[in-house]
Amino acid sequence: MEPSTPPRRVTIVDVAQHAQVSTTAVSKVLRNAYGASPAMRAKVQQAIAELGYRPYAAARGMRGQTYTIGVMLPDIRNPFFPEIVDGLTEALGDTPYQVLLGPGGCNNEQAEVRVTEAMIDRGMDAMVLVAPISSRSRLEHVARTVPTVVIGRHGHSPAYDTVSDDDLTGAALVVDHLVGLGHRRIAHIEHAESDPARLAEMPNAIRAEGYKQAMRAHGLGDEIDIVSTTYTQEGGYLGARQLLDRPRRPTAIFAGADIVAMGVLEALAETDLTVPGDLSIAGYDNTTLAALGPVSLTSVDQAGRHIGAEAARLLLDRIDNRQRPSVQVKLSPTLIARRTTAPPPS
Amino acid sequence: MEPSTPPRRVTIVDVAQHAQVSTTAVSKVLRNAYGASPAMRAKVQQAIAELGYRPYAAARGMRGQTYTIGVMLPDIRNPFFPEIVDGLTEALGDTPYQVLLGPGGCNNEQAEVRVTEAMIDRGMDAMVLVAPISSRSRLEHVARTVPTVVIGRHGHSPAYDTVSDDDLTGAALVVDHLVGLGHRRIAHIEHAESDPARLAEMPNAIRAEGYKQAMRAHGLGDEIDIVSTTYTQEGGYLGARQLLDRPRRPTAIFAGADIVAMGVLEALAETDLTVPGDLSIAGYDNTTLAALGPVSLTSVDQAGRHIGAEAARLLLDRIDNRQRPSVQVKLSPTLIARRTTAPPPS
DNA sequence: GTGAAAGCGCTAACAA
DNA sequence: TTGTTAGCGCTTTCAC
Repeated sequence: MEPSTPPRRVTIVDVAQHAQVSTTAVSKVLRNAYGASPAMRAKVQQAIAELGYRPYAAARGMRGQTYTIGVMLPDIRNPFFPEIVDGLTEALGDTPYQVLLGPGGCNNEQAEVRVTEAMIDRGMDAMVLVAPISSRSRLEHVARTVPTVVIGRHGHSPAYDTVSDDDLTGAALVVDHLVGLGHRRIAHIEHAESDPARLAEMPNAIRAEGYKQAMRAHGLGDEIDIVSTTYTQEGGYLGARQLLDRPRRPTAIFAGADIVAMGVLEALAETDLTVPGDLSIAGYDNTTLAALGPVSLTSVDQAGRHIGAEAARLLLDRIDNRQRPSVQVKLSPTLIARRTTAPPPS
Repeated sequence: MEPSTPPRRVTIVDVAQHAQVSTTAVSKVLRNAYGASPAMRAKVQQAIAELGYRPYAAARGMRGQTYTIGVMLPDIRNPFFPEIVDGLTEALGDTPYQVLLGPGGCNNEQAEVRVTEAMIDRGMDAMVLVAPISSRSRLEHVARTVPTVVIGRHGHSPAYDTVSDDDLTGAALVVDHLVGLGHRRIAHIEHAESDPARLAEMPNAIRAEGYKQAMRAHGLGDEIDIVSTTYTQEGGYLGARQLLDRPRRPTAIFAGADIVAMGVLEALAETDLTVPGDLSIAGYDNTTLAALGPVSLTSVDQAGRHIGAEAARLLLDRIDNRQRPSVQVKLSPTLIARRTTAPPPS
């Protein structure tokens, strides 16, 4: 067939010739920059349209911007992330910026470094790091190189902006809900975090802390019961098995993430216990999983779209003003009660 | 803080000076190109390491390659896609190529064009289009510009390579399985496709065709019962409602995608019917959804990792040899039987 | 095997 | 307001 010669790309020079103006003029029109009369603009726009010209981002990147925003997703499988990406792309829809996603290996710090470096090498104008596990100094390194917004991680830095949900409140919402239903023996499955530096910043740790605080607030300090596994389906399964073996079984389990709740449900499917009759289950993130008919999991909604939109706003702002002080946006989660929570067995 | 001056990037000139060689030499080492002695290589490698040099992709792109592979995902929410991406990144792990994902709007042809154009503008060395809905001429346009592999779409073109599963066989696997269990009244929920050009190429259409062929092969041509909705949870819900209203209710439903099966299960949850006691359900794609404990859906596995790995192989090959004839890889799906299928009620 | 020099397509600094 | 010119960091001839 005809893949003979990939026809030479139309360049800014072609447009300039066609419109009988200088390349500078074309460049100015492209960037909506100062110094081009309406008449000139019109001429250039027309030439661009007629020739089907599209600026070559690599060349633009050599001098100015690439108009590309890099989003590092540590785990594309996490059903919470698409919401954030949607919010981002939607908010950037009217701008010339394009979002590209970098797949970081799941829970793999090495992979995270690889992807962020690769994105910096590719001249991203700004970066969004979604729930990164990298050390803070690593994040600051990225942020020093390119405007950066960190999503879903507590702990500030003057180097980057952050957008996160108030996980302390979110955990309290779950406990309040369960206590309101009459539960007292409410257990929690958390993601084990050994690194003390990370401990204070990762959402999982904050959720566990929120759970403890809320339990105490309800006078249930003695009932605090935490199992440490991981934020995976298997972690939920193993955690549930442990909890079910307790002499005094809990009447409700607050899983730190929806995917963990899935594992809990799986473990329960192997027993005679019913949900929510014998045991109430709540998750966190309100992922699409939770909304599935056969699952119908009570969960905490983080308003991912909103998070993404906020990140976009901060990004554009920071691109314009690299030196401004860093901003921390904290959003409020809401509880979505579904069919996995009910009053405890009497 | 110190975001005062993002320190100037180390360039190839710095490396050349440090190693006391020419920039050409450094470039050759970077690309493993011919014309650099082992001694020279060693010197340059050391300088690169000492200075922490990283090549700037935009600059490379101006003359040569950007070492970036663009993957267009029409719907990041589809839990089948991460498998493909994993297969791709894994297969490319030993190469200098980096995978970047472009989020195409769900089922939105306009968005698909936007993302692919954006990726071409950004100098991708090759593109992977996952289950694109764009017209064939559009795909060929992309492929003429940059080496392209199309995944999950039947129909060849000399312009691009394809990797897909044999959906005809996959559908037959489901029917065979259900017939083997004793079912005769097996219904199918398909994704409605109006565009006749697309009809022959989209997997959904092929699955429906495979269902029909398999039914006839079992002498069940008269039992063929297809409901046309969409490959969404809602589509499954509505499709199931229609099927449950039939005077002769089917004893099994073959949903064209896992997400459709979720909708079916949701519809059933509103009735007294049990799964699989009264009704067997099968999906397609063997997504993570299907494997979830509380779901445990019988499904067809497409070996996404394998698909991604094949795509990577074809891509690298095509980058080396732009003119070679196009290749079509077809993989065989397998059936994963779980707890939503059983013999029909007697 | 090695390096000098040209230039990829664009933007920024400057001059007109 | 407009155009001229000098690079950005790399790869690619093409001499040596």
